[in-house]
Amino acid sequence: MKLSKKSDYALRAMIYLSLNYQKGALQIKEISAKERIPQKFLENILLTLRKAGILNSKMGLKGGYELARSPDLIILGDVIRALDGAIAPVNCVSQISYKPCAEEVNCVIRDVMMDIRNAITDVLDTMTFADMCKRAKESLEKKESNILTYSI
Amino acid sequence: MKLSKKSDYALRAMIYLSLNYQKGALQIKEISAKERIPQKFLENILLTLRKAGILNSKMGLKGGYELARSPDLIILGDVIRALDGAIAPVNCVSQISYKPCAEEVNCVIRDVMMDIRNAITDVLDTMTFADMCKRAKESLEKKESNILTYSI
DNA sequence: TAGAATCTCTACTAATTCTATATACTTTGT
DNA sequence: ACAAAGTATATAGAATTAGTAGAGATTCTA
Repeated sequence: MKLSKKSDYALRAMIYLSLNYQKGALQIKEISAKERIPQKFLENILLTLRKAGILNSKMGLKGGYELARSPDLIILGDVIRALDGAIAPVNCVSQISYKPCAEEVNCVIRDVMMDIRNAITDVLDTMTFADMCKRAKESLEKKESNILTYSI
Repeated sequence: MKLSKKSDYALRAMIYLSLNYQKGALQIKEISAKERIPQKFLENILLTLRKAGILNSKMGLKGGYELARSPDLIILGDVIRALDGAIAPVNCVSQISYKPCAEEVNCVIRDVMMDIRNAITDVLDTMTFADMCKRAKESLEKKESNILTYSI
């Protein structure tokens, strides 16, 4: 039930891009440095996100990546599906890579896995990157006020 | 976010053992044949479940495995944790294999992953094998009544 | 218009994890 | 005694994941 490194990096990069949405295209180099993601690996990840229609890119000098639409219109589920494929714990309950299971008709495990899939997508498909930005800023403020408190 | 084959087999074996709880110890051979699980693989799985205190075993001739306690006292989460370890999508939100993440203090991904972990464990840690048996029987009845309907 | 900076594409390698099997050992019933 | 069961550990093979390499295409700017 693990989140892949790829998706983890992708989420971080997406949050970074969302926080800087107004600044236009950012370069891979910058994102990779700030988020400490191996650059070559990140290149592949961002390319995948572009092909999925989540990012736009500009080639050449002064090129870079930016969100294809505003952060409140991109959900976490889109990103994870683009990179890792199905979110469902088993294919027999997957929307995007459905394959019937051996037991087919009366498989009780299927029911439970369906519940789990729905619980996960409830989170990932309602949470937008705008929400993530909001949380990030709140958490940063909280941190700063703590520092202030401690330094008194 | 995938359920491993190991856990899948384990759940099936556990359901089989739960459905036959009153019959005493069952042999690996029987479970493996009925659930179509490679026997040697199943041996390892059941051994792990025994070490986790979920199953009891009897060695020697007429030996076998049985539930260590009644099916309504065993939750799915126990079984999956015994075989696959942490259920959490990332270690920084795991109960059993917690490791702080790099970003530590204000990591927003952590919050989301915590939500997901909780959503998953809500399902896995409330569902018992008694529940699974009930569902299995219901689904079987439904199937039989369908067969009846179709044969009319 | 040359050239540097940037994204694109494909292939490849290395590391890890998952799935399954092998083999020798221990215990128990008859 | 011996056959039938579980125990224990190691290992092999396959699949997936993580990361790297390198040549190519595009664009800005001097």
